[in-house]
Amino acid sequence: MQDKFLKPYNSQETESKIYKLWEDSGFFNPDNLPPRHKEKYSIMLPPPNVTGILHMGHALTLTIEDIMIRYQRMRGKKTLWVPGTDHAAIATQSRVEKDIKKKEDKSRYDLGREELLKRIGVFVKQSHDTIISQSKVMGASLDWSREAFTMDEKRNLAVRTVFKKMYDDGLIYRGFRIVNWDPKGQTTISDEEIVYEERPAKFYTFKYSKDFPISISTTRPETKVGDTAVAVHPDDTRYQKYIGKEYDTVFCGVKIHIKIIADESVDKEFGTGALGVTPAHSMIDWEIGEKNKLPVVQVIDEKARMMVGGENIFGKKVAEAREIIVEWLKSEGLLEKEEEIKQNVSTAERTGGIIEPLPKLQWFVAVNKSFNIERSNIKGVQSGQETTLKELMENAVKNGQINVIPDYVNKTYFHWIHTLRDWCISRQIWYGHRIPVWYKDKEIYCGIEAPKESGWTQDEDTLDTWFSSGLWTFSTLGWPEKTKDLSFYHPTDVLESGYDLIFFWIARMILMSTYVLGDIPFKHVYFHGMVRNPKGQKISKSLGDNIDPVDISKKFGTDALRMALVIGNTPGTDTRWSDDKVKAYKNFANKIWNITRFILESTKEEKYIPNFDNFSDADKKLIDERNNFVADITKDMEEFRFYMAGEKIYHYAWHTFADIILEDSKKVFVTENADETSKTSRKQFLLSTLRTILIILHPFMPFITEEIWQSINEDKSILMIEKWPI
RNA sequence: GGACGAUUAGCUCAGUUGGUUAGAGCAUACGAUUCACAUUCGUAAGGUCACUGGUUCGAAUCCAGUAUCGUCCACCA
Repeated sequence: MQDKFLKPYNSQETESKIYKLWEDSGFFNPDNLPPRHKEKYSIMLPPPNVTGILHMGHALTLTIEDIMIRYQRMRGKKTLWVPGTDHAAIATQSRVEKDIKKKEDKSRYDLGREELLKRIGVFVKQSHDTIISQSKVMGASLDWSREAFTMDEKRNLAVRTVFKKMYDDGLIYRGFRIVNWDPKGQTTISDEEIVYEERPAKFYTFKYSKDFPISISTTRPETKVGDTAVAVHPDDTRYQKYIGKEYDTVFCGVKIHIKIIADESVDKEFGTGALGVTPAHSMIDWEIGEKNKLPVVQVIDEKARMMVGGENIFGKKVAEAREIIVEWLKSEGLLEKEEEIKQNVSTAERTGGIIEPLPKLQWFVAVNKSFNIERSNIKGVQSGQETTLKELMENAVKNGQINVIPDYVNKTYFHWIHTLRDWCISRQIWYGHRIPVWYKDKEIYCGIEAPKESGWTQDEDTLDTWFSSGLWTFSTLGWPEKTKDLSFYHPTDVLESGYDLIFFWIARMILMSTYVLGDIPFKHVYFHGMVRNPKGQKISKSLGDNIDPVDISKKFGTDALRMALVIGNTPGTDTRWSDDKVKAYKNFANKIWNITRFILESTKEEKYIPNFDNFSDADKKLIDERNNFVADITKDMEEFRFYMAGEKIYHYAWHTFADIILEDSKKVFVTENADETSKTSRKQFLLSTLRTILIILHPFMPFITEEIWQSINEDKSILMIEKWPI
């Protein structure tokens, strides 16, 4: 027996050494696996944003996926797990901009496009390296030889190719429409990037002028200088006589022309039952305006300042203009009511800026537009059939081709698809994939490469970061090239992530894969719960309760950390972080260590005999129990119940094997009248059961199990690719 | 406003889809132990499975309703 077993298990000394052993073996790369690994099994790691360091959520993803991969590898699958990072356009750029603002008091416009991108490049490199080393600490058996980045050359080619294809199919269009404008980040954002904050607000009721017949209500009087209509419900008897009439009036010094229109969407009961329509600055008003062909008058600019009116309001920020206009309403005697209400304010997820809806010329993906799909493996959609992106997204899940765990989440998914609007994909930031469109006079050219002749200027905008993330399952495998990897490993087997990414990412991957390849991107979606702080709150930078997985690993060992993350974490349900839990699993690691020590001490010269069959009746019974136990664990693993398998292994190893069987063995070994046959039988049973425990525990606690395996086996076998029992 | 989820031991959570006496970890109490264990082992205490009704031979589990908490979506202007 080696001396190290005389001391408690030391994770720090072990882990980096073992990780190196695995890396050197080459078995992270499926190409190097022995011939018994035939059937493919693939997972694409959700690429972490290159905005900083990994947190517990990433640690959890790495753990669960590593468990899946290690299990399948031991079962004989040819396992591919691809790592990568996401350029996270807005998140990364705003992060770097903030740093520069703080340190040098300069804006991106002071630096210019080229210089800013250079600075971002440096930041991204650092962030990337940190992320990689953290992932290795977690024990992740990722194939580093296939690492990808959402903005490297291959992925950029994939992005341009898809853009062109969608453009040619008429699914990407450029349109003048109302968009979510973030005045702080100076860019548009998608509907999904909005977060709502509840704030108190005032709800004002007033008339535009003394001679105007109808009162209206709003929380934003400053936008009313851009009104072009008042809408009432067609059945509203109070206002029917005005429908169709037009009025010229002056509102706070600004001439406005108002048409009274009838629209079903107006709620008779709300406010005065009459709605001042501002097509340029409200999503709903824009839609009413489109239906009724109303003129669009923009009164607020990109910096959220007033762009009309006299000195009193011109150039003022919207909040200031609001107060000034309310004062004006009061002084004119036009204000009829002022109520305190709660309002949901839309803010930009990344910058916190208050969203200003603005009409702008932008690029969109049309989700409801029909096109002919060339080739389809999607159930319910035939090759050559006319379909829409929405239909593809719906069918892939509806017909069970993609299995969602937990299954109730697909209700949320369908609901989201149902309300989905065209996706605004152009961003006015500099870090990201440049839109592959060029302009020359009134001509437009969309291509994978720039046009050869001179005189063309490329579109200034970049793409929503999720456009490239949406291609992740196949862009990582080399698409648009027809690679062997692509045909062998796609569709992938599992997509595992937090449920917060369902719309941003999961849905977009389904959209892209079904559209581009006519195939699903993955067979199963596994949503883990979010890791929360001990009080059950979301862990956030603002609370300052970030926990670095690397610190925990140093203190308790990665194996303990992994167990603490997985056990008790059921799909879709959040879990609370607690150091006590990790401590308990650190003790468990030590227990496994001591079990080994005891067995080595009590078997001594007895060597493990692989196909030993001269077991005593008592041991035969224990073997039956053990086999049942392993079968049970295997079933749990197959059915994605890792949280349960982990706990059962813990329980079997500690409270059945150690507490009962090892205690009982002491009697067997000590009793003088016990015959040699039953002693040998018991020794062989202990040696083989230790091996079994190491194997099935390996996906969960890879380091300590491999370390022990290396110590008890004289052949140079590696536990990571050992055969799973059964 | 809509959808979804949760409610089980002091705390954090399981309960594999209807089947004996409802489980684990941590915490608690008592005892043992230097004989593998920077301890560990044993024993105990602790539950009206949110509430009300229903289906069933049988319900923590299925159905209907109520309450509380949480998440997501919509955004009433």
